[in-house]
Amino acid sequence: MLLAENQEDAAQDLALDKILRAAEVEFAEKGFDGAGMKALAERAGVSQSLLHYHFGSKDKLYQAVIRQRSKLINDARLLRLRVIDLTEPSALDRIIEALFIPALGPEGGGKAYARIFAGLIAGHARDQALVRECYDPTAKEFLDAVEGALPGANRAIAAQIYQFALGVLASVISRDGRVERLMGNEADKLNDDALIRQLTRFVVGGAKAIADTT
Amino acid sequence: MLLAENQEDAAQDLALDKILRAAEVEFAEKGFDGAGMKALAERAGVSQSLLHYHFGSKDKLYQAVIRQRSKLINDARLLRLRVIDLTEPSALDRIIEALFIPALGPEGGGKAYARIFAGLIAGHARDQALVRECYDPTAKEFLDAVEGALPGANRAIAAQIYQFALGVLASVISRDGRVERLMGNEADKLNDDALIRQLTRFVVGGAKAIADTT
DNA sequence: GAGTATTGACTGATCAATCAGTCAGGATAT
DNA sequence: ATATCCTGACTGATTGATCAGTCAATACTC
Repeated sequence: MLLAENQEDAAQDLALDKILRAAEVEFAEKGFDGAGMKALAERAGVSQSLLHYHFGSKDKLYQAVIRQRSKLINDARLLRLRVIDLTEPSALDRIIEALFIPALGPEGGGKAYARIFAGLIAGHARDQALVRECYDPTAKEFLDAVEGALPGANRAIAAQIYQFALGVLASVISRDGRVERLMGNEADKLNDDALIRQLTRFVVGGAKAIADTT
Repeated sequence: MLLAENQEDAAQDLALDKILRAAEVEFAEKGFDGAGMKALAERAGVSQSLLHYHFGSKDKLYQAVIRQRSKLINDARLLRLRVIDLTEPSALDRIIEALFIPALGPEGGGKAYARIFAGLIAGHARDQALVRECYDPTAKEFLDAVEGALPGANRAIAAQIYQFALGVLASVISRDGRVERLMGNEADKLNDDALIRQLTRFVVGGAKAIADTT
């Protein structure tokens, strides 16, 4: 615990981490109810009992996955957010980027956690308290920033923009080729950077449209 | 089945409709895996066997719920979409309204189906084929409309806008007071009409921002 | 430093509960 | 009397969770 706290790449061979990694994938693919402790244990290469030994219950394991990942994402978000000069013209663009990039980058855990995140947006009753705990504090900082960077935005509008932005993010995260399918032949033209640029442009454009005419 | 096809308000006393209504609520609250056939039958006030008698399996029942509701929504959407004059300046606004209003109005089935819809956006493997069947044809008409109404939009951009719009819609649909919580004291100011207006303004603003600079 | 107690990590066997689904037969209307 | 609607009783499989107990390593005692 003293050194080597590199949680991501350097694969900790501790069983506890193997479980967390496997759980993230399993919950992402099947959802909370769809995921099975047996299948999860097999994926992690440990006995099913060990899951309960370390985490107590399925619920607690689920919460542990989300707490860990959301911390990584939020830290990266705040790191980007807090260096933004709110007076410069492109401040809003940088705020939105600070919201999106960590979720889509390596801190976001790739497709795996992305699915879970998209599920959280759907807002089932089970997740409500957890979302409140893990995401609300960071969200409030973003609201402050949006309020400061966007002329004509009060707290209510900032909150709306924030939620809209998360919805757009979720829609992108959980795409399984639907965009490409609907686009037809001109697919594959958007890599991750271009996608983030397009995402940001969309949200910023929408945000300004809301703030202008109210 | 011959007359009285008013599926919504005039409560059909047929068991089949009671099941469909109960299933919509149950699937919305618990998700597909979380919902149980026994609980579902109790909610509908019929025996569990009747579910299998009418629908064969849990999967088929789930599909029936989505097929019925998506048909209502899509019909209402196309009804609005097809009367839009794509040459008038506010065409894009009306297209987006045609996408949103049916999903949030009475045809949309209220909160119940809304949750299911938000879940579909999350895009789990199970739902992929069903989404393709129920929503893709209507989606393509919307893509055509967006492409026609928004100068500078090709098929790829139209598809992006469409998916972003669905994400924004999902984020609004499944909110359980999070916006109000983040807003602070100035809550309750947005009723449904105002929400739709804000939604539309946001998406149209974002769409134009994307189409402009590409 | 040999022997012993204690702890933490881990597993196999097993639990009651719940799951979706089946089936024979009752009810009812035509 | 035939077909449709509907139910209660039931089944095998799977669920999350519990428990007794193994094993290795550390700490403590004399």
